[in-house]
Amino acid sequence: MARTQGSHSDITGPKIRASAEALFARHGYAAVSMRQIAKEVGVQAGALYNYTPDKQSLLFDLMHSHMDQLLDETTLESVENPLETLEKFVRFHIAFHHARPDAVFIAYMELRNLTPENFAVIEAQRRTYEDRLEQILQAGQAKRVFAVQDAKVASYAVIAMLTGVNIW
Amino acid sequence: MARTQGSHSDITGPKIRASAEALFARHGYAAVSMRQIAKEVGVQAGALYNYTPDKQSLLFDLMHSHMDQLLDETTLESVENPLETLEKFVRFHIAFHHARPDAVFIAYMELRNLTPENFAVIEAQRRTYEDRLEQILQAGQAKRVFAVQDAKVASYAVIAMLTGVNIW
DNA sequence: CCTTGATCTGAACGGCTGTTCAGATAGCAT
DNA sequence: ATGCTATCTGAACAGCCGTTCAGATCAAGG
Repeated sequence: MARTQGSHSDITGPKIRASAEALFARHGYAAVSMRQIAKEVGVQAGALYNYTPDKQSLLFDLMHSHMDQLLDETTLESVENPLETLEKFVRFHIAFHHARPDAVFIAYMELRNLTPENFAVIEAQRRTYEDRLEQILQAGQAKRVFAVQDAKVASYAVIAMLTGVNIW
Repeated sequence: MARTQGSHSDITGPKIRASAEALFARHGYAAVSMRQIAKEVGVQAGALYNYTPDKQSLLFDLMHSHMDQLLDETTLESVENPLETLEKFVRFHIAFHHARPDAVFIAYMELRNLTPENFAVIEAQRRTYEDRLEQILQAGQAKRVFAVQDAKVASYAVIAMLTGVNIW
């Protein structure tokens, strides 16, 4: 029953990503089988390997493209008004994360299931993002707008709160 | 080679719990096999079933006893001095969680791997704990010691920060 | 010293795992 | 109308999974 209507790779590809994302988020990477993903897509397990070399790459691609998107939309111009920039950052963070709960969940729950090489890539992206927040806090500290002792610690606290928001 | 020295149940039992806790924390419940646990204990897989009816019970027992201990040590007398009580609570929380990182990690990462019945038990314990924090904040709100609008939201924020502390 | 019972081994069970691949299918280009 | 090729099926692979259990082992009690 191959090729029942139109070109399939444009449909099946995204379907696989969507199903994998939903299942990984709900049950965890290790607990989800390729056959479960295939079933939700409406395809046999072997067909998945036309779109991903293996299960690990499927996880990595999801996390990698998520982080890419996050970093793309956090273009940081110079911090002239720290308070305003911080508010913009916080609002963006909440909106962005609120819009894709599954991807967010995976991005910080499945780090341990990445191979060391893949982990290093994602971890670097995560650090880049957190550094942007720290830069804002440092700027506010320098301009004496924020009463912050240690910008790094404060950025951790803000990140923790922001992360917590999405758990509610 | 059974019973090579002394009574074993006193030794093997805790060993299994310790190994399972370490492995679950590091690799996740679903990714750890009974054979891996047995190997770390120094025993064959079948022997584990002298101590736990199944893998799920092993996870549940770890989480349940952890929460029991947490609640035991959070005996809440009346809140006469909210600020002092809050500081005590925060200090206790950090110390308690800092002392058992693996158990903490499991307690909030492996909730989805519990059966519905087991989940309900743990979830109730978690709510009990968070309610104690909310009570402190409400008391401080009533006595006008804390400038808090919504005690429930504030308790979430505090919990999120406290949880975040342990990730650093 | 002999029996009892707790403890563990080692093999086996059916079932599920990720992955591969030859062959069937069907839309598209000629 | 015919061939090409992207796409998918269905079966198979070796290996691991959680769990069970008969039989071996050995400390302790009588």
